[in-house]
Amino acid sequence: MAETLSPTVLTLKDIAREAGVSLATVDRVLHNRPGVRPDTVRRVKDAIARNSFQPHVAAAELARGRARRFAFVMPSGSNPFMQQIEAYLGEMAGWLSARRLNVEMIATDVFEPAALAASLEALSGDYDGVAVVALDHPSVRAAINDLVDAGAKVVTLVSDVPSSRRHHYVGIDNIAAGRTAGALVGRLVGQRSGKVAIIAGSQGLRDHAERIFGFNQVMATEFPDLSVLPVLEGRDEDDRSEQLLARLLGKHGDIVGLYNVGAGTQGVAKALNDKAQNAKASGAAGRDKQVVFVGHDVTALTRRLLLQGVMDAAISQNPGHEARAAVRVLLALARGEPILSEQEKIRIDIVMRDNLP
Amino acid sequence: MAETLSPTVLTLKDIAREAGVSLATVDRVLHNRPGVRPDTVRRVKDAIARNSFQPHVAAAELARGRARRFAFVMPSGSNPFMQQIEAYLGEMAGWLSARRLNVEMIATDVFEPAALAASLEALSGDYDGVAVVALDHPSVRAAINDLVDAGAKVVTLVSDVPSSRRHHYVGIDNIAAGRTAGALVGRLVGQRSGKVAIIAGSQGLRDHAERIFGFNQVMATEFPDLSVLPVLEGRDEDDRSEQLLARLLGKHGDIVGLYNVGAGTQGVAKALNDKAQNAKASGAAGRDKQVVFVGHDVTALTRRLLLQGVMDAAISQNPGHEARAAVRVLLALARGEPILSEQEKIRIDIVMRDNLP
DNA sequence: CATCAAATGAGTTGCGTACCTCAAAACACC
DNA sequence: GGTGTTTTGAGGTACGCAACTCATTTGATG
Repeated sequence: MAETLSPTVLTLKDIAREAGVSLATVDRVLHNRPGVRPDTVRRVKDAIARNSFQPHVAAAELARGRARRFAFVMPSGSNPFMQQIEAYLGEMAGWLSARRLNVEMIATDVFEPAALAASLEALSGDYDGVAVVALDHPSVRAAINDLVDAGAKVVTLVSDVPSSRRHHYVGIDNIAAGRTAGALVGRLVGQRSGKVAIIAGSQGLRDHAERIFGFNQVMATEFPDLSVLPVLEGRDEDDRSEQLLARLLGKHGDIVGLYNVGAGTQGVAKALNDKAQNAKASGAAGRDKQVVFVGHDVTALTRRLLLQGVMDAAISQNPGHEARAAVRVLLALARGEPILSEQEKIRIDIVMRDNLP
Repeated sequence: MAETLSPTVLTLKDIAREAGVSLATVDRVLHNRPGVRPDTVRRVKDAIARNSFQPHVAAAELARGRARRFAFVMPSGSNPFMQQIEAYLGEMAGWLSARRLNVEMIATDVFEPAALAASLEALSGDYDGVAVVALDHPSVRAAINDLVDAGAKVVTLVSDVPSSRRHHYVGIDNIAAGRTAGALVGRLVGQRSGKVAIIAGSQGLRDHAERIFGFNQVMATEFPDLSVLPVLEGRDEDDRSEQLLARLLGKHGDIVGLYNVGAGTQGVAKALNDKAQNAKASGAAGRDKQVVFVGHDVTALTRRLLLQGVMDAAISQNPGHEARAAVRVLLALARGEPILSEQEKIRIDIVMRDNLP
């Protein structure tokens, strides 16, 4: 009826006795320090495995003495998503200090490869771990690899650099996110046929490009009645996005769906609202006439738009989860603990009005 | 440019010096032990606050010596959702033992108030924390309160007993979950009008009742073209669910939506498939003729149904997250640490084919 | 002022590990 | 067998706190 999930754990001393060696030797094996004969190493490792020994996290942490330093390298500027990550890290202040973890935020222009690489290089040697919202560029890749070589644990956040030797990526699969957006637009449009617009920050950004790719994939294979218009590039700016979209809506009267890949949501919403006003003025109305609008991220603005019914769904990667996962992964890496991959995996959340967090 | 989120933290000794008292007195204040004048208490607390002192978790954990014991009281039987929770706890085994946490699973008939209450009473005094999938019943409530009085930290899991003095609830808002299901069915049905069926385990279960309530709320206010049929009670059994649903589908030819509130998914899917076969045989076909099917939880079965297109969306509460959150909350409560409420909040996930985890 | 209880100081021990030193032992090589 | 090198043992200290004991001081009360 009762089943225990955690076997009793021995201490270092017990292992030393088991293996017939001294504490010092076990310690050497445990930390891969030199000066132990291969044969002895095996004996010790056997004893460790046999007893499924695990160092007591608390004792280890206490014994090492010094605090750990982590750096979060994030975009400068007023990106609300990044601000949320910062805010959640702030909320963790107590948790962090109780574990003697120092987390520092470093703002830099992540869209400028040279600047980002320089920021990263400057960290070398001073930090136990670095989380970075990275641009995928050769010099950035090199900077990441240098950090790794210097002994730091490196985690990419939100946007990955798969070709680097970073230890972990904390973020979503953007192709799947785009597919999800596509499926939502397609299904919510229903039986209507017509055109679908896409507005992104820039197709040069890896995450945006991947989302568009996934979106088009689903559109092409599953919703043949919908035709996708060429992508508008709004540079994540409100004004520009509004103008581009307004013009497009004017040109094509039969737009039934809209996918906003990045930011600039304020402008997108404005253009959509203006169109709705015109439609109402000219007599057409009702749910059937509305444009299905799917975007990304839950912010104060998108929350309002969802509640008003202007926006139909937001694809979201929980920024709080990302912040905490990045810290936990860095900590686990630094401690040499395994990562709870299931826990640290970032999910693609579909947020509609009724499951707003 | 760089901003530190974690101020340097002092030790107990520093606080004692600051407050002009001895270590022993700080210790007394810190642990609410008697024998300190109110005035002195304030002086010490001021010093603690002034320096934002926090005991080093590792040191505290190490000093207390003994391991902590947690119990998970879960339904007996083969509920896949509960099995997943168990599996995720198993995955955490290393994490748990590195922290000297003992987690025991205790199976009991949670639908039998007396049995559940007895199981809970039996734990009194032996455990530092208890997580329980609870039935809301007076005797269960009393048992929970007794546990709390005995000094254990109690967390309700999945299903809450709000009237008890449990310390925390780890689970979703089931009314909001029902609303979300309603919005999905309504939106995915599109312009069609017709009837919507609901099949639940039992309306006596608190979570099921709440979901149905939320679902009907949305249906009534937002989708007047859809009429909701009386709730079928399938007792979460496959056969019974299939029979009930098959009969209903036969009786009403214009069913366009279906909400499965609990389990019994296998049977529900079978009944739906049979209907689809018949429809195809009689010439009608295409997406328009399909019944929109929304259910709960991502299991091996629902995953398959989503991929096949039989099921359109699953409302899910991440069982892995629930398991880990329950452990973390119990641990934080036992340590007297604050709970990261944002982290431990369970979200209502909408899972469709393209964002399957 | 004496008496007693309450408040406080001072100190000890132990938790399990990391990290260090120094000496002893084992081994390899000529 | 002697030399030099590698491997191992033994032991110590420190980490920051919990939990405890016992002596001492303070304050109130009669």
